[in-house]
Amino acid sequence: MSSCSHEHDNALHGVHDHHDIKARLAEAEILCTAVGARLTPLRKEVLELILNASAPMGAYDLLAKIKGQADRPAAPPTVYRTLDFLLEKGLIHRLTSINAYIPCCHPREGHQAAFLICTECHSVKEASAQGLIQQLDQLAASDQFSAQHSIIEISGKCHQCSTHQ
Amino acid sequence: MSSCSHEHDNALHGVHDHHDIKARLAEAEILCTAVGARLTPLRKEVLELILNASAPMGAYDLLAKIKGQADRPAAPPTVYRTLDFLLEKGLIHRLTSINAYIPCCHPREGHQAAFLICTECHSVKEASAQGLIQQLDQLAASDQFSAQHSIIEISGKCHQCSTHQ
DNA sequence: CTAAGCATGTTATAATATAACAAAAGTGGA
DNA sequence: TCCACTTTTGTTATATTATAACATGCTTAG
Repeated sequence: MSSCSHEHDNALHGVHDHHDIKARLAEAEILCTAVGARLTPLRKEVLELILNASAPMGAYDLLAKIKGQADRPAAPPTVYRTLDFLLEKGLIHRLTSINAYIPCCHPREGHQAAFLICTECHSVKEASAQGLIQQLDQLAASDQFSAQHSIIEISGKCHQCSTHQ
Repeated sequence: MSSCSHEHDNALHGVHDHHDIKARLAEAEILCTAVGARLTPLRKEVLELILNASAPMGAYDLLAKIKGQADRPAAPPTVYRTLDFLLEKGLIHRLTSINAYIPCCHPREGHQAAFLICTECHSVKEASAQGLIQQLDQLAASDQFSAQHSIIEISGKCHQCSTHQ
């Protein structure tokens, strides 16, 4: 069901590979059905916008797109509620450091990942980062802290942007 | 100069230990002088508010306090500029996930850390987390990514709050 | 003393997010 | 089918977080 089949502990994935968006949408449908959730037209539309983007999208970017393309009324709550749903189902991630949203490379509920965010070209790579998650768990455990959600975001310049000056 | 002297790779520190705030302020003075920066009355006042707090403070919390206690005019830029200064000098940290600010346990420019944030009592612990930082560097390096700033924040329940239900 | 740079004051507004309630659409049982 | 119930979406208003732009005042080196 995953959009790639090779080994990928700590493997990095560009989140905006556009090679098979239909498949990713179909995958989302199946995942929703499996957990008894409804991927309504609105939700699908927003997910599609996020998948088709080439950079993280802000809530108000999405709002503008929805208003522009659909004959649907839309206000901030429209977007935020939909994002909440997609986040909850693990279909997208929120980049806290830039208040923006990206597709998840390996959708499943509760999935956590680390992100490399290029401040220049705004490309984002997602790392499963098992080792990191493990260290985090260990850190939390050392304080008997019961972790609910972790954020790992690295900002900097991607290879392209740092070499092409 | 540090507020504690023992070994602490990965050691956890409650960021709001109030045991010696005067010393921490003095330390800040020295650090600023060392880098040719001025810890002006306003900056000192804000740092002191953050040190004296018992939980992360938002920009507007600080604004209210400043207005309430000082005979100083204050508007949002007053606070945000001051926070920028303190962040830059490594005297405080920003918790991106909750838009709030806490003192740094081991002030020095460029310092990065991981945080355990209790969603119940709002206590925060800071971990130097050398192992984590190393793994992050490694992750970035594996993609020839040139990292500038990293965020590691874990939300959950601290030991107290999870046992006292 | 004064020019330059740094720090702060001030007004306005941008950007992000949520509260609260109303309407409509889907769902399951009588 | 029809009704009660739940979920989803619409709508209006407002809260929260952050910055732009320019004016004024303070500090310090020469």
